[in-house]
Amino acid sequence: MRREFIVRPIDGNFSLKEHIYDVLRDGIMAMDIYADDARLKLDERQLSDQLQISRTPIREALARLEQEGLVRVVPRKGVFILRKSVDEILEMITVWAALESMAARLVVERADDAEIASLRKLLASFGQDEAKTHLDEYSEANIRFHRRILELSGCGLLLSTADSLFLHMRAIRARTMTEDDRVQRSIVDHNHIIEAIEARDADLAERLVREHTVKLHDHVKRTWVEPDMTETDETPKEIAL
Amino acid sequence: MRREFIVRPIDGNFSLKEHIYDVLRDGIMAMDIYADDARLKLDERQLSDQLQISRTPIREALARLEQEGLVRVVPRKGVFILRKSVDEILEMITVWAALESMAARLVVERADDAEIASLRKLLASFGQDEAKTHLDEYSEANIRFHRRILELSGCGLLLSTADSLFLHMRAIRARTMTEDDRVQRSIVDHNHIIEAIEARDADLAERLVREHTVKLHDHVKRTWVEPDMTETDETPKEIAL
DNA sequence: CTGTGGCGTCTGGTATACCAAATACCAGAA
DNA sequence: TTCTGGTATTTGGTATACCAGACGCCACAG
Repeated sequence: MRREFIVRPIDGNFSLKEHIYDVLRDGIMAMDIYADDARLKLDERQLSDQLQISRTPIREALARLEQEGLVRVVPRKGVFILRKSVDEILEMITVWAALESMAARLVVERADDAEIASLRKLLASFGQDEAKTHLDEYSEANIRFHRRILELSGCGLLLSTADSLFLHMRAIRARTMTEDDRVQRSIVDHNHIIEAIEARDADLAERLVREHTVKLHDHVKRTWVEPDMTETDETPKEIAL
Repeated sequence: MRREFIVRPIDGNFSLKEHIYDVLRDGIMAMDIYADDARLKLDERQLSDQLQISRTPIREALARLEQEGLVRVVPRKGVFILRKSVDEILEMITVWAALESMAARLVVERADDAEIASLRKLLASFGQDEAKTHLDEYSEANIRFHRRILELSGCGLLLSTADSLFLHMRAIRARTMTEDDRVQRSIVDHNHIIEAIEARDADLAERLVREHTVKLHDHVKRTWVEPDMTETDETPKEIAL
């Protein structure tokens, strides 16, 4: 037993606005905002009633969500959950491609062999057979793979910038048609990317990552279906809290 | 005279928080936050007195500034203007390189000849002779050139993401030693970039942009001088309002 | 001289009240 | 019925009051 009396400092960041922000963000991400009958309007007072706190921290959380592009607050109209247009999504993918291709280059330059090996292990954990059957699980593994590249780049800003994009990307999966062999081809791409990194070929790794993301870009562009806009925002489907 | 009575809709976005945000941001950007005697602490109540408005819109503006990384608000301590560390600046340059090199590629693919010509004109407006004498003016022209590439990419998100980086980049100029021939070499680089774009060589344009930005990265890394941290934040140098 | 504890003050966090614009609704006139 | 105008309601924006933690100061005990 140690002689000193040691306590770890408590986390003083338990502010309401922080908590509310998480709650609202998770709530928005959990609902299918592209569903035709989705309720896209939020109400500050209603939320303050449900959460039993005042409007102030809610407004701060909403302001933050607005800056991240998840909601739009219109004076004297209301707060609305934003649907991304195809064009916006395509732009996000473009920026993502820029970030991750640069990350791949940095990985080649800075990551050690053990880290690169971890990348391969991440991919190997999901074989081709399972991939076809569990699309959702593959999607998560897919994101983890790409995120890992950004992590290994050693550039935190590269990662955090991309993270703010990933936030918006999860919701689009339901809106893009799935093509039979896309998962297969995706896994092949990933293998090629790892091989280029293992070979320490920065130019090739960068190119492969970029081209891989461009494929997603074109795929979304090709198969995106616009949500039905006939219904507005008055249907009683609540955001899950 | 037209028969109808027509008025243009007034801009209803004149909210205080928006205005305060601009004021505070400009104020922060205008001061040399790396000066040894810079006052880095802000006070909500003091600001509300000076600006003759309540704390609420000020808090919203500060919250937004915090998310953009310009200030840090510490509960029960105060609001502090953030100094960027070298590492953070280097990461910003890295992300910038990623964004602009992708932009250069898109310019080659999507911009028409007239737009590319406008890019060259932008550069030509600043000859080499003047460049050496007016460093500040060149820096602005320099930023305009790079920003124009992002504009011509046609990807708004690429531009806006980079803009949030440029915000932080202006302040570092005073902290990096100037080297005699850096401006000269920079202009040469820019010429090469334009030539590659004019030749519609996407790979080359991307590489040149990236390498150009990497030069800045290395230059900052080499010549950055840490500010004197002996003084804290109690010296009476006010943020300009 | 030392350090301990009380206490006033400063500061951001939260709650609450009020405002003005947008909107919905309804009654009365044509 | 249809149009008009007033009015109640909704909603985000702003102002203000109060809270509790952090901090500095100082008297007082050891």
